[in-house]
Amino acid sequence: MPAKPTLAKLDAHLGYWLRMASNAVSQGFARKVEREGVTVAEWVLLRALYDLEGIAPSQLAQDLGLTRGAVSKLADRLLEKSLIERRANPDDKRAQTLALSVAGRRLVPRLAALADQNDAEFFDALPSDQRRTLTEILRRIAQAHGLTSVPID
Amino acid sequence: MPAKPTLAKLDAHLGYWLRMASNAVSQGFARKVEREGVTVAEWVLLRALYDLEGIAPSQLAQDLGLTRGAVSKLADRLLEKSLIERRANPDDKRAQTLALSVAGRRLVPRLAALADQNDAEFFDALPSDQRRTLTEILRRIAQAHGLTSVPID
DNA sequence: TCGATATAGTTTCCTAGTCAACCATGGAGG
DNA sequence: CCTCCATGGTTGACTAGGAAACTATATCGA
Repeated sequence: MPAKPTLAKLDAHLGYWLRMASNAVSQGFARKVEREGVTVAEWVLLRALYDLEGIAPSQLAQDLGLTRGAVSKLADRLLEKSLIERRANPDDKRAQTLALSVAGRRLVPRLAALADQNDAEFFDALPSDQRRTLTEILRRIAQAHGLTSVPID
Repeated sequence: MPAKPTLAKLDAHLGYWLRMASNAVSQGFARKVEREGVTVAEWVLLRALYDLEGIAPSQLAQDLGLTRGAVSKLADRLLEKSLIERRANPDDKRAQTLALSVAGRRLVPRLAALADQNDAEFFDALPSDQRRTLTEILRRIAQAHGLTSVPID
């Protein structure tokens, strides 16, 4: 039997728990929004577009901390579902601009309600000061890691 | 122009920030461990096996909050890399048991060091009381959401 | 004993996301 | 002009994971 040094426990790593918790919350939300025929990632994009009328995909990627590739594929699917529109830019033939369709605009508030509900389920048990601390910490981490401009503020 | 009710801001949702932060941390860690030829998911499984000598995949799935399918695929890849071994159970021909290979056992401590380092990079800036709060909150969320037995404790 | 059911793992199909290669098109400088 | 490079978007290959169908083995009840 080879030597077996004792290591810092896996669950001592915050990153580990962050991953766990995030998965759990996202999954809970996923189950809720799927009733509206939409995924979590799609919701995030739709929600951003709700406030940012006619934004460029690359800008959206930057704001949401995704790659352009990810946004491109996501947009494809939302287009398929007729929830957004893709418009050409006459000044620059490379560029586009994304915007909600009428159906998309109608859907977002319903999804927002589900988001509220999900947040409540997971976090309402926490004392409000802990909740504030959590928000603060997560924001700082995200911000520190290149999420330059916060999407909606 | 259709009506446009004002919604709770997207970044008001804790789940949103949780997702962001988790992605950022995992990604940072991913870059580190890839130098050792391993992914984050693989690390998690290896680390669990380090303490749980010869465990069944389904048990592992339960402990880590994954599906059996996920573990199955992960195990395939780790087997390919000769970091774990799959042993048959003589009493029950359906069952198996997973364990680290010698190489795997040698690798884990190096990965653990990287995990420590990554955690430090992301969380050392926080005051220690906030760090404790964060841990506590995340654990509670994970626990509340079906992660029955904590893997290593 | 035999059929029904439960359990362990695997496989397939889907979303999600990265990275890197690959078009286009746009804008310089020569 | 034309070339060279930068920029916007897309695509393909890959990891990651869930859900559900499937296979093989176990076990239980009549």
